[in-house]
Amino acid sequence: MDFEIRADEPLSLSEELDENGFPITSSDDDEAESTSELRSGNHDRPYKLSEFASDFYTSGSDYTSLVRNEKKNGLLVQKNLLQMWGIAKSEVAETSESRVCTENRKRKWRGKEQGDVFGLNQIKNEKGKKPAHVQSRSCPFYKKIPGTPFTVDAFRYGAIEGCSAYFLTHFHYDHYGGLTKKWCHGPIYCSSITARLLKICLSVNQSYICALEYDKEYEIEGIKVTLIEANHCPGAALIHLQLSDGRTYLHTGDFRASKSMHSHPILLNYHVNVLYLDTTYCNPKYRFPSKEEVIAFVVRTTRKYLQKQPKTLVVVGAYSIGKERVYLEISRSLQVPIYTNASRRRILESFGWSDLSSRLSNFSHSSPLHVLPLSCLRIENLNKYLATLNQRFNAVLAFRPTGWTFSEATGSNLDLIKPTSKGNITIFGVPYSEHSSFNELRDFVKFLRPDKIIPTVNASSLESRDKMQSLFNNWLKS
DNA sequence: GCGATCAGCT
DNA sequence: CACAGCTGATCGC
Repeated sequence: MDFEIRADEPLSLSEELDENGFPITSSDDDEAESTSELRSGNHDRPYKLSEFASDFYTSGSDYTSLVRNEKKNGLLVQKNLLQMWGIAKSEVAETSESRVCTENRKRKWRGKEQGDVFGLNQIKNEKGKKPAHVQSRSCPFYKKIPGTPFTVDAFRYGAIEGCSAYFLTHFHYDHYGGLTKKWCHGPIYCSSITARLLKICLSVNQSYICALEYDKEYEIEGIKVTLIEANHCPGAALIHLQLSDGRTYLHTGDFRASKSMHSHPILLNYHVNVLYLDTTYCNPKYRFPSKEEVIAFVVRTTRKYLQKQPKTLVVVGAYSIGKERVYLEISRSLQVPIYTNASRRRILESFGWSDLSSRLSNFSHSSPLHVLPLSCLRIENLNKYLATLNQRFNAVLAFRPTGWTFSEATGSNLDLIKPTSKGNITIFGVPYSEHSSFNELRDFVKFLRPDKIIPTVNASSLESRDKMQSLFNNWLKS
């Protein structure tokens, strides 16, 4: 594979930046448009069922999660969750719950058609126009690194002019979106965990994947590159770049700033000219506790419930990757294995963390600690789930860990959190965040003292950009 | 028929 | 709301 950049191609991707870190030549309108397009969500799926099935054969761990699909010549496909729990049959999911869900969807869809006979045509027309529109969709400026042939987390724009190295900060959908097994636009640089996930989950051609170790300096296209652990999800990295002309950039990807970063040799020893910053919670109202405090609360609460009701099933919700420490700490302190389905188990095992791997169990009845997709943590779902476990448990205690789960009222006193509960099902939303809180963000910026900051989140509206910029100016004033 | 992408939703 | 997706429908090959 030849990734050489042709000599006549421009090396610089972006225009010069103004004092606020925005390109001088791009008008706010244009930029807002392209950014809102980006954020309006065009999503691909991380897994394709048929692919999963074929992968599954080679992974060889849990065939009970596969089901024959007669419509596909008896090919094995991954069961859906209700099927896995034995609630739904393989052909048509006809439980009351699943029927209700499908019917709701159908009704909404029908409602649209009935309400507006021309609605469908309009949709079609819009869709018909879409290709041209889609083609015009271009990579937002903040994903391009000026003075380099690099882009960051920009895979949904096809080949990007002038880009000969595509960086991926971490394996979350909104960052790798657009990456498929057909990727052929250039080398992808990422951490080794992210690299493994690209291979096993997306079947990206290995010849395009370039794994980099943390804290090791590489020279890529004449630029010195170092990845730093981002304290986000497994494999997440900050990208530190030193151009040959002396300019230094730091792209945080998604990260949770911490005091320990303040003593990282690279962050300590280089002045950063431009900081591309994860500004997810860049608002003083976001003041959630540390991960450790939240984990302590989760463990404490689990102990309390188990004491009251020893046959309690503890459930932790999680997306594809992230939040591992929540269930890892429950597992450690209660001395119980972690059950999760084969798909997630394969992903968790790919991290190569022996402590986590050794705690994973493939038998749901043997462990009182289960990890389920966040979307499953609803009262009715958990009730049905409980019923599939044959009286092994008689209550469910579930945790949804997300940064959005916080309220001004509870503040830092986690014990004030009120769960939603019905019957023997209890669900706690806990403010376990893998993004920086407002204060952590402020402290990080005050420590780093960059010349310019480019927000990479909440940057689509002029108001929020202005708001953030004035915060930055304040932080850097003294 | 299949994978990629879309709108709508949480 | 956003997070980081999930689902069914539709499009392109």
